[in-house]
Amino acid sequence: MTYNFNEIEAKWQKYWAENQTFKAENISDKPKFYVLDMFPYPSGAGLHVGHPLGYIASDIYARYKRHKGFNVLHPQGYDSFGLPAEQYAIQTGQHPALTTEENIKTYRRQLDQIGFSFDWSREVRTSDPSYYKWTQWIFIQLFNSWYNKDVDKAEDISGLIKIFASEGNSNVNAVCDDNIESFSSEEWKAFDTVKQQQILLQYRLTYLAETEVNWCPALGTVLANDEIVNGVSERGGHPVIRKKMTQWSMRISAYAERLLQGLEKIDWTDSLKESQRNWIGKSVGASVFFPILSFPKGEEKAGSLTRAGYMTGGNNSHLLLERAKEMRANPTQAEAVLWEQLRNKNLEAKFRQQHLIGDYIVDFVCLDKKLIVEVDGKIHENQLDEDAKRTEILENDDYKVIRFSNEEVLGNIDSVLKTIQEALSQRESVKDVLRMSEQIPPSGVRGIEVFTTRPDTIFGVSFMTLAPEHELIPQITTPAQKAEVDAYILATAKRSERDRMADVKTISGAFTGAYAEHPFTKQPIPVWIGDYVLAGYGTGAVMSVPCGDQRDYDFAKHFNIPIPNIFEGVDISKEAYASKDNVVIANSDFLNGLNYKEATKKVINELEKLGQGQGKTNYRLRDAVFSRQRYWGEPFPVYYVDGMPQMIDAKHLPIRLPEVEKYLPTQTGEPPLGNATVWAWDTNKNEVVSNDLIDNKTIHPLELNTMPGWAGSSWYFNRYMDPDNTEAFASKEALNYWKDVDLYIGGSEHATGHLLYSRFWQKFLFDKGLVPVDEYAKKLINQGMILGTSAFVTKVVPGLLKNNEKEFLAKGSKINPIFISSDRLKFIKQNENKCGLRFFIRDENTEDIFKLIEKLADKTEDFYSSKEETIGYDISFNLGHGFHTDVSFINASDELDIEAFKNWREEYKNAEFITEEDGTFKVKREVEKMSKSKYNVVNPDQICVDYGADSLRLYEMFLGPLEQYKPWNTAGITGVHGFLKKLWKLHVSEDGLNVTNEAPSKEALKTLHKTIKKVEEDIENFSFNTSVSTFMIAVNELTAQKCTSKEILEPLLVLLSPYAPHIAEELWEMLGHQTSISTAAFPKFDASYLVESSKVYPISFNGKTRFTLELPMDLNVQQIEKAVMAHEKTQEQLAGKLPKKVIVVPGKIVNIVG
RNA sequence: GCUCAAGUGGCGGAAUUGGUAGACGCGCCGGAUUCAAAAUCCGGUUCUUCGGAGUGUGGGUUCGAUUCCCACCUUGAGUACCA
Repeated sequence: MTYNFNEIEAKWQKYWAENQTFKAENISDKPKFYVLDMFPYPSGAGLHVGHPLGYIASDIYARYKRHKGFNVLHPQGYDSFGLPAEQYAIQTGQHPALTTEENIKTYRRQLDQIGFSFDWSREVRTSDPSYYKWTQWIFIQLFNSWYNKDVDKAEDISGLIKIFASEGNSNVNAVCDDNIESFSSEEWKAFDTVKQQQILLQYRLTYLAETEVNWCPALGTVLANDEIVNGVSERGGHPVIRKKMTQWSMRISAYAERLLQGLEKIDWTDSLKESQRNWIGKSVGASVFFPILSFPKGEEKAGSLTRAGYMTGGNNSHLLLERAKEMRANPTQAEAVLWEQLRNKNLEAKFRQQHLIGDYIVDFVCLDKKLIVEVDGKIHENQLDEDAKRTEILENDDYKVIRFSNEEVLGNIDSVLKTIQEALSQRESVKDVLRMSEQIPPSGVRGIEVFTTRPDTIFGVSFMTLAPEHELIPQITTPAQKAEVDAYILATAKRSERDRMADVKTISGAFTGAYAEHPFTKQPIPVWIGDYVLAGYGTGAVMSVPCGDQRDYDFAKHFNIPIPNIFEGVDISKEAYASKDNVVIANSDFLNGLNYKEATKKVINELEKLGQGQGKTNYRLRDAVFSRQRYWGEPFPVYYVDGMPQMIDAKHLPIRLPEVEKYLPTQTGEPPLGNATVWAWDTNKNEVVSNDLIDNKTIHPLELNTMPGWAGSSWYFNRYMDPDNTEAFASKEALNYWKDVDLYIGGSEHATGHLLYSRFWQKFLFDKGLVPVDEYAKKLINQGMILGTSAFVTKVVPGLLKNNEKEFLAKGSKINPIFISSDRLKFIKQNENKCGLRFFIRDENTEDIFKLIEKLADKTEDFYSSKEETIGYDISFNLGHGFHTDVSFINASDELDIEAFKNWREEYKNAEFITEEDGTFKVKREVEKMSKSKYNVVNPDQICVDYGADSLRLYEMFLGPLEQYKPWNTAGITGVHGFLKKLWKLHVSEDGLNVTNEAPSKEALKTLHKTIKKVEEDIENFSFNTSVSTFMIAVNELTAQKCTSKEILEPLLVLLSPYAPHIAEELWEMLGHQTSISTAAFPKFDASYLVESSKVYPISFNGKTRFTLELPMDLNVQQIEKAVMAHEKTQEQLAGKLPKKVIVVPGKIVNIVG
């Protein structure tokens, strides 16, 4: 009997499905354990070998916990609303529900073939109305809630309405919009309902507010960020502007502090927690107001308190940055090819890809040379005007823009690179890059508002610094200083934020001539402007304390501004003292002698008395926009009366996604749901009716936006506990039994998206008493990525080299492409550098290459022809750069299947190959992210056919630590596959089962218990790679021992079953069991089998081991020393010298110090 | 720039509290089997001038350092001057 893995695996997968082996019970005496994988989006491309990595790890853990006697919940489902399906629908007209269904089928088939122990009876899909009914329901709960800071939790809005009616809003301590007008109870009662609703929206946890969106006037539509490429619409290439639109937002900022604090009690990876902390961005300090002492003429124009427009720049670049990131992740083929060349600095210049310049994202840029390289796809032809304009704007700012078509890049990368090289060489190196985005900070009337984290150092303020963009500057600058200030502003405007940041050494600034008044000393403080202060952060102004902040210190030193020392016993002659520890405040009036904490408290107190400041905690976390102008998402349960949103009663949910003709925005610029003809709410019949019936009395229009991708995934972990419940999102019993996820495994890319929003929703649900815990995942592990091993072929680029002159005429496109085996390159001598490109000498190693070129060139009439004179040209070649080739053409020894490669692409049909002497063609290999554009994707389906799911599972784990990034190399799978065959042979011979009831040998017991101990420790520590090695060692040892004892082999199968469940089940059954191995008890470790009577001591001299010596374990230190010293090898090593010292650690080591 | 993580054979990696560095596997080399190949099995495989040297580099602590400390270099990820 041989190990027929395909048959075995199909058999057990069928068995598990039919017997519902992994169905979790909601009522059980066993302790519960909840293992969850991050929600997958079912993409059309299917799985590659990198995807199942985390699933295999979580599956091993889930199976292990079942062996350990737990009732394990290990569900799986689909985050099935999403952009790709909608994009596909727009292109093909196919309903996204259909394509999603198709994709899920593929996904499920691929998951099933790997043998996961998912409880599929609990599958959920976010796009299923029975699921999104509850997403809508939670949205309604958020709408009907406000955040009461007094009790620090969310409460029902009805309580707030009561307070308004009884005492107005002046005593309400809520998280709400800024600048809310205050009103009395009488005023509240007098407001009409629309006004009341407007006010309530300012308090609700989800609210409608004006937010900026991307508006495309030419298309008459709003575009999502991903529909905008380089500042113009993806389709048609029309300009896009920022426009304010009313959008749903989530008041996540209310939970900023609790989201921060909650991180303390969850066992998530440190890097992930750190990302979330940064994202929340808490800083504690005070806001302080410094009045301006003297305004120049025209002070009546002093700025207002409104914040109009200040988000413009920041928001825009923030959105563009997101877009740029996406574009980096998903390059076109041409972009990928070019980037491959540029990033390796083959041109000796640093390039950045998809980089933000002003309001544009450019494909590639060398900032130092201000050179932009654009690769144009088909879309370029439709937007020549826009691109020309864009180029003009960029070139006005001293950039040089060069463009290539996709065909040029893909067809002749060498000439493209050469052109870039030439352009680079013609450009001066610059440090300044134009800064084009404008950010106007808000500011106080007749004064400067600052936020500081060090209010205790307020007596150390010797100047103020404003960002050059600060709106107050034109108003306060004195005529004498105007020329200098204007010149400075102009100069800094030419530098990008990035450059300002990178170049921290250059100190620059200008004095405005104005003075502010110190709140306590009432002394005038000079107001400067400097580019080290950023307009986009805080108020765009700082109180500069040179003795306590290094940037302020450097600025003061540079401009000879006094640096008063307010720290006792601290030397500030060399640098600022920025630490908050060991601080004793001095020269600070009422703060003298206090430490940081005391002084901070006291000064805030005093500022409040003056009305010139208060304690303030700043968070970077902003409320999250919740509307999407999209079709394929959850519809809002919202209709509009007099422009005010109304919630549909929960008993009428779900509000189903309506059918539409087209998935595009409407001609009037409304979201796709604007195309729906049956999309109005009848408040009498309580159902969705035709738009024709809208009378705005009983029948009203429904919301046209849909919810974003993160809506459904923010609470799905609770739904798995009770997925079929129609009365609630999950029953109280189920929620109280399962409570939270014990182990959550997924990628780190969700650090600040899904993982922050879902914690927010869980805390909200907890406040409302709907879930029993306020953190839903106790432990979270990020699995690393599996990288691809790309294969490259090197091209020979023939051409003509002009005698005595540094000029090379590439002629590669004139003849068939020539490729050279990578090992040949070692023997090719490089010519002296003639013009920056590499050329090669004609010698015995290259003779055949030159001959080949000559042969091919002779057949081509125009190879030698040139507009210039041809006399004096010599045939030559240089080496092109590596081209990706599909990894499926490469064998384990890195040899290319030349025929397959030739048939791959039309242009390679007649390619020539310069091979090794033995006729093989070697490729160069390099580790990169697995991606289609790099032709290094490995599909698990074929692996399952060739080696089986058990081999795949073991190999994925064997590759290395779970959380690490590691390259995939299919060749290595033979190792684990061989192990499984060996395991099989241990149990089954050609004549059948050869397991006996023979009593096990001592060695066999030792092997088994050593394995039990190690495997158990490994699983608990998520060190799955080392377990696989341990299994191999165990099987190697038992094979050597010729072990056939059931007493050994049976427990071994249980140990192995989480990793390789199919083979374990099969052998388990062959051993005579009637039921699945999945709940067999995990073997118990017995240390007594491992007790040794002797130890092989390493005998080391000065720490270097020279030989080993076996000694009984029961010897004491003196006896060991005696035995070692008496040994002939010891005397040999010592060569007659007396040792200075002998270190004996019983059971470990002997070290002789000479 | 800052923050974090990681640097060990040809490759993936192991060494869990400082105690025999390179487990296990791939690849490679040699052998057996075979007409031959695949598959399988056996042996070898850090380098070496055969004295030794050796875990990115240079220091330090220690009887002893891949492991602890300091400085630096490289790579990867995140972040964008957070006052």
